Amino acid sequence: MAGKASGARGKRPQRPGAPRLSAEAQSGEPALSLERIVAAAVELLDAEGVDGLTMRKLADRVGAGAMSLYWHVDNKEAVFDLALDSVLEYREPPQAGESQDWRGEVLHMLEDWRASMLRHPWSAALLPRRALGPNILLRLELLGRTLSRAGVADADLNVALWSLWNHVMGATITRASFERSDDDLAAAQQRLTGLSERYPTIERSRLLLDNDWDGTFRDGLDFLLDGLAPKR
Amino acid sequence: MAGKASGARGKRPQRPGAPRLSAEAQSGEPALSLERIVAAAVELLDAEGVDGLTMRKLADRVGAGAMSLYWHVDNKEAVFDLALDSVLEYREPPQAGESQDWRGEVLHMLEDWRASMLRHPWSAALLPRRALGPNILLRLELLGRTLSRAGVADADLNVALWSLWNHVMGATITRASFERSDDDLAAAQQRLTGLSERYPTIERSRLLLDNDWDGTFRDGLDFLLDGLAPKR
DNA sequence: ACCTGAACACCGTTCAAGT
DNA sequence: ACCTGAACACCGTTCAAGT
Repeated sequence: MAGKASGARGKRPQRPGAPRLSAEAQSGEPALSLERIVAAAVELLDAEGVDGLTMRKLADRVGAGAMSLYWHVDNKEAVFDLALDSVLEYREPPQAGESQDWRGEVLHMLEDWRASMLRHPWSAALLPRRALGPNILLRLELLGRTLSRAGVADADLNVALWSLWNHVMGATITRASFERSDDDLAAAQQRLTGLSERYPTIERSRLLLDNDWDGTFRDGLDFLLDGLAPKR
Repeated sequence: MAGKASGARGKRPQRPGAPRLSAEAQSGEPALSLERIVAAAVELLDAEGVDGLTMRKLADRVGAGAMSLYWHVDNKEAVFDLALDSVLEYREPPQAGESQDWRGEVLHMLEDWRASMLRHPWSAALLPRRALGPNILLRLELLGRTLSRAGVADADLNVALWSLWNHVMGATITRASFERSDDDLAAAQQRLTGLSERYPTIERSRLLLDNDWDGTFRDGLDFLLDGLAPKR
């Protein structure tokens, strides 16, 4: 029911000897391509959410016949995989790895990560169902390198990476689920407020009612980094 | 597209004056009820996963005509909400709140939480799309009380609760997505291993390859609690 | 090599109707 | 009050066929 890494270009065969003039070279319109499909899928997901992505609507948006997608893509699952990973692409800043402010670097990486996902709220809902794509793995790799340079022992790297990843995931998912629409947010707050007699501590903590998500995310991260920092 | 708190008993009207003999009182078979529907939904989700839950299959399993569910339940979203919250029920241990081992209490609560979700792997995939049900809120409330008794200031309670919640969510989701089936797990590990040249740090950390999920979860929690513990 | 429409086996949900 | 089947407007995907 899940798992395959790429899932893309299922039957894409080896290129022919000479790539001779394609439709793309003749008209301005680029031919149907995996890239265009993925880009359109992201647009569609941004506009209509996870349930709004339909193979037929996607084909429509890309100006192709309903079933043309299946030559480029195995199935709908693959579309989700590709859209998710494409949204998590990471461009490493040029001076990375040179400063000795490892904590600042980690903070930057994780905030960029979180921002990428919040820009596409459907990504949080999708992630738990999909495999780790190459862009996610790259982010983890770079994060691990920074921690390693900061002096985290190899034996602690697993826990460290995993805890930070969990923090980003959890924070993004929680926020995304409170942000689907203003109506929902208002309703949720209303609900939480109304429940104060039954949940006095939650009420007192103003859990999720203060809207300073960024601050809370960063504060939690600070706690984690305090614990993770190599003891000297 | 989401958000309503209960979503249940949409049109359940006020009870009639006298509950007179129902089918349930006459035969041994209990009549169709919200409870039976939710229980069957959990069974179905356990057996076939999120995509396996179909209103028709659910009705079948409960021995009812295909469309009878809609009298008890608003729609399929409500079924998901109810199934998710029912799986997260928490029975507080009797001596709770009396020991002064707050750290042990927090650990117990969070491990129980995580275990409940891992027992029903679909719950992790579902959670980011659903609202906070009463059982989740209760768990957060009890967690908050314990932290409060331990000396965490009200001003820090929000970050503390949220960070711990994020840790449980993230850890559960990551693990569930690696556990869907043994095939997938093997495939994922195969993939990670094969990628060692491109991701040397990940390889070195043996990220997600060591199968000591419980230990890693607990270690990460320890880091967090170290940071969260009231400074004295 | 690439794209297509018709067709199949499903969905969730509405509605008028039964008891 | 509670349950039902027929019907509607969709789905994802296969397949034989086009160029």
